Amino acid sequence: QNLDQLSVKFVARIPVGRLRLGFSDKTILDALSWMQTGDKSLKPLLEKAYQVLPDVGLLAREIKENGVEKACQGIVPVVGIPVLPMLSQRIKSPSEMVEKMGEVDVEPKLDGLRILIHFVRGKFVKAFTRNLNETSHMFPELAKIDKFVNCSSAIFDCEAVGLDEKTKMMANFQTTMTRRRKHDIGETSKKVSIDFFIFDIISKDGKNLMDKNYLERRKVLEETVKKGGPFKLVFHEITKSPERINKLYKKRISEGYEGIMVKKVDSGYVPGRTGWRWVKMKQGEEAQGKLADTIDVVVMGYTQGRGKRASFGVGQFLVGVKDGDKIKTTSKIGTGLTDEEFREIERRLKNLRTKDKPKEYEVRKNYTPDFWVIPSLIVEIAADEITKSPTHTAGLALRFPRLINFRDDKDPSEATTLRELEGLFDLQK
DNA sequence: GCTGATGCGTC
DNA sequence: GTCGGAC
DNA sequence: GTCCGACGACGCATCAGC
Repeated sequence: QNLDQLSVKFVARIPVGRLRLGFSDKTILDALSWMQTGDKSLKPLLEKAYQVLPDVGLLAREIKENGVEKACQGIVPVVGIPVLPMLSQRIKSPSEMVEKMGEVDVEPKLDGLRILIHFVRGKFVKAFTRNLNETSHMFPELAKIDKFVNCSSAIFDCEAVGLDEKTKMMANFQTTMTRRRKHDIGETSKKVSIDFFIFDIISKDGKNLMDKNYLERRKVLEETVKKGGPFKLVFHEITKSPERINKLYKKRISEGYEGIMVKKVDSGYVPGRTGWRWVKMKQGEEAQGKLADTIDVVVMGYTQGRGKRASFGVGQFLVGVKDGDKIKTTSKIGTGLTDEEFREIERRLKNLRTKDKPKEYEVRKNYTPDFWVIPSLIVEIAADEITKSPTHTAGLALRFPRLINFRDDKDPSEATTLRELEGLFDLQK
């Protein structure tokens, strides 16, 4: 009752979990700099501290009390306290990579869980995800790390990937995810064991390695990790040739990897996503991804939209493939449209609305949209991969689906069929 | 004690 | 994870 | 170029309802 109108709006959003302020931690860092100097000049200093101590509340208090310089001085990674991971950006072509990064190291991109391992001999091993959540309980394998590393303490960066019991191959993402659990870890870890593919080291024996360049860190890694256990070094190749990068990319894709990671050789470990130090290549113009083709699907219904989508009247829409007389769901589409395209699709869909679910639709309950539409609009959809789906009635779903185009030239009888989708699924293996 | 719906966190 | 928009 | 918040599938955990 004591709050003004604007405050009421934001306070009410807190328990709902949709604060939607338009700024986040990074902007707070800007603000902390402004607070002291009236510009962004202290941002680099603040950012460096934040990467190792990613808590704007703690930082702000320190800064308010002691000023930026003093508060940020000497903040280095501490084993046991999670550090923000270094993330990758995206570049379309290998030639642009070399232009931006010079000499690079090329690694396969593994489809697993990003894990930072914090180890202190005789004391603890902990695992943190890229969002700084502790997930040590997921990995009983970590207990034996002391036998496989030459150090008294370290922070390793790696990708944790399951090993399929039957095929002895790297498990797909869905299978690896079965290890993300609290209960029955012992049982599950027998079925799906985990390998840790290490590609970086941030701290060793009390020494901060974040400012060392990538090749130096890689050298330390090679001296630190012993062969034979579940801890493996990701293989890599140094090059400055765009042709070589492209070749490696195609090779890794054909071997079943997600793509490649390309890393600037003379760069420190800089958490976050900026600066063109790490770049990923999943599927570009140069070569084909797992799902090379797009598919044409029938729009079956749509939802109202929240936040910035609320004014469009569409937030996401349900799409399906043809199976004989039936239309079965395979995905919801919520990205790939410009604001204008959202307005456009709303104009069209509202004319196709129907009160009841059309008879030919087979839709599981939890996919019921706010509004049903009669089968009429066809859209072209891209995705990274087709997965077996326990929830979509087509039995197959799209991983990272996005809209490519409206297909006004097509009508529902020309949509992709379930049979065709199953064909594409088989092609992936 | 079971089941479907919802929440949370990974990609 | 993907994507588009604001700056 | 960077930052932000719309939205995706899916596996496990938890909870409401029976």
